[in-house]
Amino acid sequence: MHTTTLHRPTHRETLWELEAAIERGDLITVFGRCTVDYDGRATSTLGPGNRLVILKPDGSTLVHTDEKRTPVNWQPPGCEHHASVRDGRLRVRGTRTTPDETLDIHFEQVHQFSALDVTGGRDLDLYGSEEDLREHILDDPSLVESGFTPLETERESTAGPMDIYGEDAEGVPMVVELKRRRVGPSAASQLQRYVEALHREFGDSVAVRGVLVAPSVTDRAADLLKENGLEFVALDPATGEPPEATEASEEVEPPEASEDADGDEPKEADSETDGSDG
Amino acid sequence: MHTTTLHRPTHRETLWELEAAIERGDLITVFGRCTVDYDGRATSTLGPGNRLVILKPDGSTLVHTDEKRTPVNWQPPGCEHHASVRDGRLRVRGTRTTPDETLDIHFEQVHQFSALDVTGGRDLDLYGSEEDLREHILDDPSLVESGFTPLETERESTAGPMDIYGEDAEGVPMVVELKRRRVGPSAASQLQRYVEALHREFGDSVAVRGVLVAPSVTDRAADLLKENGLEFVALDPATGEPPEATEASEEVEPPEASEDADGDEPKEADSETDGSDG
DNA sequence: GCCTAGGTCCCGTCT
DNA sequence: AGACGGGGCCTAGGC
Repeated sequence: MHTTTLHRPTHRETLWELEAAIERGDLITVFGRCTVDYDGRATSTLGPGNRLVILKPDGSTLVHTDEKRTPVNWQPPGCEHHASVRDGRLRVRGTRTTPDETLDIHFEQVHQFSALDVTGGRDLDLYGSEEDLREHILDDPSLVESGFTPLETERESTAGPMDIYGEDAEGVPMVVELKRRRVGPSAASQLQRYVEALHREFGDSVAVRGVLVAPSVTDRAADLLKENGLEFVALDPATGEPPEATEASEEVEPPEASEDADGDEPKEADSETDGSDG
Repeated sequence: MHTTTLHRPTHRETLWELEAAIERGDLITVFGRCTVDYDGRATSTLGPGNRLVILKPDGSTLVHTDEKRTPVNWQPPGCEHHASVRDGRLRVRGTRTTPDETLDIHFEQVHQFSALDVTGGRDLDLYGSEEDLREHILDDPSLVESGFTPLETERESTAGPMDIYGEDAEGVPMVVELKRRRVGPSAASQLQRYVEALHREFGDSVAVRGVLVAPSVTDRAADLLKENGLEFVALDPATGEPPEATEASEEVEPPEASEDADGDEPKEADSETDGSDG
């Protein structure tokens, strides 16, 4: 474990250690007064100020001010770092291709330079993702609806891959779109695209159900679902159960008919598509 | 301009300077061997390793490994930082509400601690955004189509605000959706939602046109546009002109009835600062 | 390489 | 506060 630190170094000193640290594969931090120029997918300039610059050995570059989680300027992994001294200023340049992008940081003064041997596990164990929600449902498909049978995940369609494809107790095809958090209009449209794709695939005479599974839904998204004859089931991604203390599940479709009231009532999945494609 | 730096400090020393730095409103960096536990919208754990931790005075918290632009763990602005020493480990905790979230960082050893007086401009001057594209079009509506008349931006509808609302040469209502980059299916759906909202507003007997303006469009999005009778116009957000060397504008709708008036466009833009050298 | 969609997305803006 | 959409989004997984 090594760390190299310079306090108020000259640009020449910084340049020397910078190149050595890049060579070693260290993570570098530079605290100093600088300006930043970016040119690529967009263009930006940032006036002088004291900022923390981070150069990672994978080419990532971050320029942080005293605010926000998001760096004020950056470069994603894969860029090449180059440093030089010109006109009395230290220039750190990060360039990459696809797309062509350049980030130039000009230091008027470096207050502190550090090279850090950042090592160890990078993969975190995360729980509560959409994938966890999917696994809950595949473990117990009745979470979506009694009689639901998943047939395929990531099933391809002309509109893209659908999260879960299956059929209900009557054998009607179902598309299930999963979201780990409260959903807005875009999720309703996404589900609608998949349903339309299946309609084109199977023909309009075949009924297709679309079900959005998420912890909750906004009013506008609920309206959108209703307009398109889509359904909603409230489930929490972490527990796989309905979220606590909300009647959100009633917003679009009261689920019930789970286990007690068997399924004698006809499920009438044919009341959809009231002219949305026209 | 002050910077406080400790090398291989004891946890007690770190704790002392940490609290002083938080009090001062400094940006703090801690490099050390740590584990990280997150609980909030999701849950995660990260095993031991040497990482760079950043605590910003606005409450932002970042845990960086040697890879990626995105921190492996984080807390957005607004969280409260608390440090303590327990069981021989330094614990830095960040908590926030709405939603309730906690990030715990346990340091087994701190290799370096720094408190930095990060100051100066935070607002960058950025060019090439969707807003710039909108201004290009409002300056010269014929960029969309000869005879196009913008009437309102951010016009409200039941589906949300549309980027530009206006009418064509024949007085037919038009919704224009702008994107600064190549668009996929979601942008086509978004435009479709706005068009449907206007159909509900005006009645189905009134024709409504939907136009997507972006530098380019994916095949699938182009299909979606076609299915829904929507149109596409290729424009670059930075220049306001059609992107170079593509016939993307033909992908969906060949722009008929507008080509006669554009013979005298000023071809500027030689002023690109090509600072690339060797 | 492009496309598609998820994300503890973050973030601004407006209701 | 919640909602909605933009972002130089980033990142992962297919093809």
